Order: sequence, then structure tokens, then C-alpha cells
Amino acid sequence: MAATSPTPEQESVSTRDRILDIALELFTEQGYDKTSIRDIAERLGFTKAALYYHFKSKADILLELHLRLHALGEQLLNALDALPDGAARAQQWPRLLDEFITAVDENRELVLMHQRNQNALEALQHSERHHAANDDIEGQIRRLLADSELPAATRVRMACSVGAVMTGLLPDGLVGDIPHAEKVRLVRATVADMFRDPA
Amino acid sequence: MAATSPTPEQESVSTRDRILDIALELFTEQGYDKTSIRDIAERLGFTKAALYYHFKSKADILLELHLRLHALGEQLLNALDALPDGAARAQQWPRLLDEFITAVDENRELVLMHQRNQNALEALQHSERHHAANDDIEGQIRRLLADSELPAATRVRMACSVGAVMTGLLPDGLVGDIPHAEKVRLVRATVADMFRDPA
DNA sequence: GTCTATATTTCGATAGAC
DNA sequence: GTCTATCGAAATATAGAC
Repeated sequence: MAATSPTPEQESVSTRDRILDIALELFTEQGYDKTSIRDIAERLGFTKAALYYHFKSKADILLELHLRLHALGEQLLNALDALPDGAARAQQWPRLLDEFITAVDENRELVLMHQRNQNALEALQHSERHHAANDDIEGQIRRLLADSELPAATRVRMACSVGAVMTGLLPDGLVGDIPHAEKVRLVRATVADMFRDPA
Repeated sequence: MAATSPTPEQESVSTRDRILDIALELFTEQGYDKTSIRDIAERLGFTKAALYYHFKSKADILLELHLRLHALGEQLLNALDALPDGAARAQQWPRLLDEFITAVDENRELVLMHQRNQNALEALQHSERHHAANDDIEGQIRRLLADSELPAATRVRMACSVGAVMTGLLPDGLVGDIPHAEKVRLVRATVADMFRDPA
């Protein structure tokens, strides 16, 4: 009974998701501010008024996309929280980084949209108090790199490794013609090297 | 005769620069699209109409800020162009990276604004044909990492190092309470390590 | 669920007085 | 160089018919 007669709810979710997919694409390409409700609607074959049946505002669409990324981050957060203190977390950093790479790679588009629309997303979290301040991935990593009693050199190295992953993996990255799977492998190797003992 | 009686031109340049400084600040904080001409003008104590005496359009302000960064990039470009081929350039990469760090560090605000407004800047270069496609820093680096016959592993590593510098140095970076000079030193060490022979 | 039509607001830009 | 006043264009959002 899984494949037959979708509930009305499922029906509407389907259109919702089509909207979100197009929005994700346009927000990434043109930016949130330069993408109008009309742009999104016309891509889907109807008018902007119809869109307001599915979402109550433009910001709501962006919020939904943010929540998609937020959900993905929770797995990583759990891995972080399972460790006792800052030192233990730092020790596990290479492993966490590897999971981080997998997560970023599997959701490149979402991450890229997030990165290209930092301003719009900030304004969103400012009005909608949808989380305190640090319950998303970035906040958690930021906390780890700020609070801990780790040596500054280690913390800077960790921060740099995050940036290395982003630049190496994302679609608008600097390297062009390398097959994607190969690129992922090489990024893994690169950041792993950053935490290898130089014995 | 240098310190006395500024020319009318210098007088106006002074106001121009005040506008550009405020714009840089607001574009970084709120984003280009969410910053209105009025926002900028009122920060300086006059109305938006007055601003149009100094700049012919809002995009013109952004363009001017872009040119500031562009000018800084030329030194690095010259260093790159002085080297014969891709292989030689790759060999000199650590040294170029060190100069790159200096340049980014000395112009953090400008770089951050550039990074946070990629979309707006893209639209700018699309209308104003102010350079072909690759005569800015990013384009040059991109060319080096794409065209060359270097091994993919080296190219990915180079790209990652650029991202590492950005994330490590910029004001909205992940590490918080480390003194800036120390942070710069540690970033230098981190990326230098990425190209050390693992003998 | 989608449409047409419209209300409302905001913004970029210009004209012309001072 | 700065002002007031205004135009025109766009965008978000709503109302109500179908």
C-alpha cells in the first residue's frame, strides 16, 4: 500500500518540493535577493500568486531550505556531542572531518546556496528565532574552535581545514576539469595530511 | 606646497572615499542588495540625492570598491606572470601563497565584502565589460589551477590552500579569540606545511 | 490550486531650487 | 554639494473569482 493513492498531504508536498528545488537552483545562481517569487513561479509554469498557496512568504522558502541543511548537520552534531571534552573532540577531528566531507559532498548544492547567501540567511535567523545561536553545524564547530583550551595552532589548523574542504569540493571551486569522485578523494587526502604527525 | 590648499578634486575625493568606506561596511554587514542608497547617505548625514552627485549609480559604488581590490591583485598577477610556465608557477606556489596571505590580510574588509557579495559582483562584471574574464586575481589563480598539466593532486592541494587561507584569516572566520598577528602567523605555518615534502 | 487584479511598499534615479 | 519632491519600476503580498 505504499505505491498507491498518495494522501492529499503527499500530493501537496510534491509541489512544495518542486518549488524548493527550483528555488535552490535560482537562489544559488542569481542570489536570493535577485530572485523574485515570479521567477520561481514561472519556472514551474504558474503565476506567483499560486506560490503563496504553498508558502506564506519568500523568506519562508529560504527558511525551509535552511532547515534541510540543518537536518543534515544534526548527525555531525551528535558525533561531536558524544565526545567528552574539547581535547577528545580535537583528537577525533580527522574522523569528524571525514564525515564532514561526506556530508558536504552529498549536499553540494545546498551548501553552495548557503554559502552564497550568507547575508539573506543571517537576516532570516535574526527575525525568526528558530534557534538560539549555536545549534547548527557552523555554530557547533565555531564553539569547538573557540571555547576549547586547545593550543591556538591546533584550532587555526582546524579552521583552515574546513575552508580547504569547502573550496576543494564546491561546484564553483577553483579546480575545474577533475572528475568529481577523484576530486573528493584528493580533498580527503589533503586535509588528512594536515593532521598527520610530522614524525 | 603639498599640504596647503587642496584642489577641488581632492576635496571631492575625500567625500567620495567616506562614501566608499561606509558602503564597504554596509555591503559587508547587510549585503549589497539589502543596503539602500538611503542607508549609506543617512550614515553620512545627508540625503540620498546628494549621493548621486558623487556616484552616478549604486552599482558604480560597488564597482569602485571592486577596483580597489583589483588594484591590489595586480602585484600578485605580475609575480605569477613573471614565471615561465605552469610547472614553474606551481613550484613557486608556496611563495606566492605567502604573498597572497599578506595581501588578503592587509585588505580583510575588502576581501570579505567581495566574498559576501559574489552574486552582485558577478552581475556587475556582466553588464560593465570592465575586464575580459581572467584579468583579476581569482581568474588568474583559476587559470593556473585549470590549464596546467600539473597532477590533479597538486592542483587540488593548491585550491584547498586558498580556501584554508580565506577561512583562517577573514574576520568572520571560525577561530575567535586568538590575537590577529598570531593568527596570521599560524595560518602561514599551516599552509606552508601543506606543501612541505613529507620526507 | 491556480488565476486576475490590485494594494502596498521600497528602491533607484532625476529635476530643479538653493 | 546638498536639499525637497517626484517619477517609474519592481517586488512582496493579498483579495477574490474560478
